[in-house]
Amino acid sequence: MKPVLVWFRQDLRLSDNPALDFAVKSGRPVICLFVLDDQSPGAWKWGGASRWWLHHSLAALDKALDGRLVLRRGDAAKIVRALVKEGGADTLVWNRCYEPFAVARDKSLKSDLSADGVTVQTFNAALLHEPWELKTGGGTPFRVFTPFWKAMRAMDVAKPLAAPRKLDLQKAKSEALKDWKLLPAKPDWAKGFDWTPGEKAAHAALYDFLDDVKEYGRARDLPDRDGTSRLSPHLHWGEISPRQIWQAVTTHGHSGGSETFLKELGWREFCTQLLFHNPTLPELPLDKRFEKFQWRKSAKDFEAWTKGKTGIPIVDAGMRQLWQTGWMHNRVRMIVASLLIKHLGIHWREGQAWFWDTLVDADLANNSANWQWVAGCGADAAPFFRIFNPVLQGEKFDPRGDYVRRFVPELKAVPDKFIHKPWTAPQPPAGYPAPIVDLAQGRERALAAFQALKR
DNA sequence: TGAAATGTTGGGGCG
DNA sequence: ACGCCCCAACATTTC
Repeated sequence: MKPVLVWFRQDLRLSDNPALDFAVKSGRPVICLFVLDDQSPGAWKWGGASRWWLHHSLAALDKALDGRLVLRRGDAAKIVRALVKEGGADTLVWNRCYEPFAVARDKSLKSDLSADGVTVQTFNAALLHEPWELKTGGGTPFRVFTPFWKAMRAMDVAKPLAAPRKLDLQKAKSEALKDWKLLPAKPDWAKGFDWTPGEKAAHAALYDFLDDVKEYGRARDLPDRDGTSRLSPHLHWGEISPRQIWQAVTTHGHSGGSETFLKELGWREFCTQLLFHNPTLPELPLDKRFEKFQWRKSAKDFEAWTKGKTGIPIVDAGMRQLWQTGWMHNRVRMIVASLLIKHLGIHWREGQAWFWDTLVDADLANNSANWQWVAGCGADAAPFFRIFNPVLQGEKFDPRGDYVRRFVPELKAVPDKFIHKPWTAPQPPAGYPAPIVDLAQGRERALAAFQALKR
């Protein structure tokens, strides 16, 4: 019996995995493959934090597959074709990716292999609805979230598939995961990461979150609280599917919190379809006027931002949380992004690149769509003049300064009253920098630059 | 999923 | 009792 080759990509799970399910139900032996591809043209090479996650997630998947996951490195299309031959497979299946370079790669691989007489089948494992499914009345893709969400909310969501009960796995030569050197060595900047990658941990995170989902509407905005789901990296690597999350949340009982959370899954789908329909989203502003925007170049300011040494407490806390844990609370992501783009006038792509490298949940669609959203040049974006004041944001969402003190120990002794603006304290804390930008001046400079653009 | 500037209103202190 | 001013509190406009 000829085996079926399952090419794993961003679907590192056994349950609700339609490609794997199809292969198993064929009743034939299955070869499971993952390819580390750092060379396909146009591909965004995984960042450091993503690699850390990928290492552990592959280890978990391999364990679930009784150590029979086949690992190969190189040009993905070439390797897949080679393994089809080598394993004697006449059928190849995978779950679809939606990044433009992946779509192009997969499309040509499918047509090549089909021409060779190999059956190729692809499935949807990553989304509630395909990016081409939801259209406006005019038949075009949505560019505004609210009507998109209304249309999406009205759709039925498919029920998730169970994990295969029995796997008949065929072996093939595999590289050793440790040889891929996906983990940082010296220095080991990931030692503070508090994450457990893998399918099991993803479901544990979901069930933890279900206890709190009622409070999500309020709690998700408070960075010191554990009010968010923390599912994003699991979702990115497909250790859990949005269908599974959707079903769990909708059957868990209705509340305002669950509706707000489902809407976040909606934003994820919105971003994915934006990138799918706008392949240049990671590089070019959707709003063409911004192509002429005069961005400031300042390696010094950018470095202060990345290191969490801007002298603005909520920003520094966020940037240090990112560096230490590979993740940043979403409210704080908006604040740090706003400071970089607006007050410092630095190009959103620089911030995007930093997030791409340091976030464990780095996702091309979400990352680029949301940076453009903050910059005001994206689809349905925040207007450029909507500028966050990090002092007010801090006072509003971290009123006691607990979040700030957790990540910026220099500020431990600063009284609550000054915790978000220590430069105004009678005794400014030693060892903590003065703000690298005057917030009022930064705001004015940003507004002036925006005015110049409109002219 | 803003913030600041500007405008309006109404209660209270006070001559 | 009345007008005047001050200034919160809230609303609206502007960036």
